[in-house]
Amino acid sequence: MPELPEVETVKRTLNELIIGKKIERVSVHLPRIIQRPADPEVFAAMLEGHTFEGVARRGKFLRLLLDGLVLVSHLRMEGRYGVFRSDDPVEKHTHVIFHFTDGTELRYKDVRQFGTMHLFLPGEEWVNPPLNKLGLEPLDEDFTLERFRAVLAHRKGKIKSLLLSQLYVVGIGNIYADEALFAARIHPERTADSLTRPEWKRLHEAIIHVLQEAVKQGGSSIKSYVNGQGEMGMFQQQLAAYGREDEPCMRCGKRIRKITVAGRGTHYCPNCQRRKKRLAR
DNA sequence: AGTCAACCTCGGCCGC
DNA sequence: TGCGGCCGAGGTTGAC
Repeated sequence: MPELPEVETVKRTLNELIIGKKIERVSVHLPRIIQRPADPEVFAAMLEGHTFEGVARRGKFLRLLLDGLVLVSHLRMEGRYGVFRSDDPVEKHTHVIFHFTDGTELRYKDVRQFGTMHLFLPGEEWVNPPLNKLGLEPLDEDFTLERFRAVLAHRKGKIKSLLLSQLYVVGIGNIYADEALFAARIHPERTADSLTRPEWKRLHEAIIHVLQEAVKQGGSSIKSYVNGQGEMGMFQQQLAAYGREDEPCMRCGKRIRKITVAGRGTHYCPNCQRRKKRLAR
């Protein structure tokens, strides 16, 4: 589910909701979610008595900052956080609950059980999985065209696959990969090493623009995305390619096609995003 | 280095 | 109309 804009939205919302809250107890109902430390009971015990001081983001990962601890959390497809009163009924698929001393609690819910949590001492998180091999942050100042080209331009893989990998640029998932490639008018199966300089420039600009706009709208809600306060993002109304199979291209009117690339549903306009440059004649 | 299955559950859709 | 079954879903990892 969540890509960079959705995680950024969750980050901002949680920052409003949990700063200053002190953990009295943690209950883990699905041990699989807890990846580090190995024992979920140790995880719970370590967090007891600690206070949330902020929420940050690296790619699609949340970094929940506490006094003396960092909780790295990935929502994968359908993970969600919400703050509730402790007497609110617990919704199905709630796997981890952080009980606060003020009678409220932070709950992690995840229907598909794919999400993960890693607990670290501050600083440790950067030299260990899952944060130790991540690529450029596309909304940071240092995401320049030159750096973008430097990490990707020599690669032989399909551009869409490479955008989905978090090794080069982080935060782009299936929705925004399709949107950025559509905006840049690049076919998703083009190999990175075949892109021209103007195409790299268009793609670089498209990634930044698409992600920034989505952040402004609070993210997209294709299916189950809800931010920490239970609000739906609005960006899905502006998607130009993703989920628009058989609908007319907003640029040229031709039918948007859906194919499979890198094992993911991929939407593109066969007219605007050509596999090869049209031969001039 | 690149591709693909696997991890889960649920909702939508097809066919009877 | 109702129901069983199959397919696919926004991400990442580990195995070929």
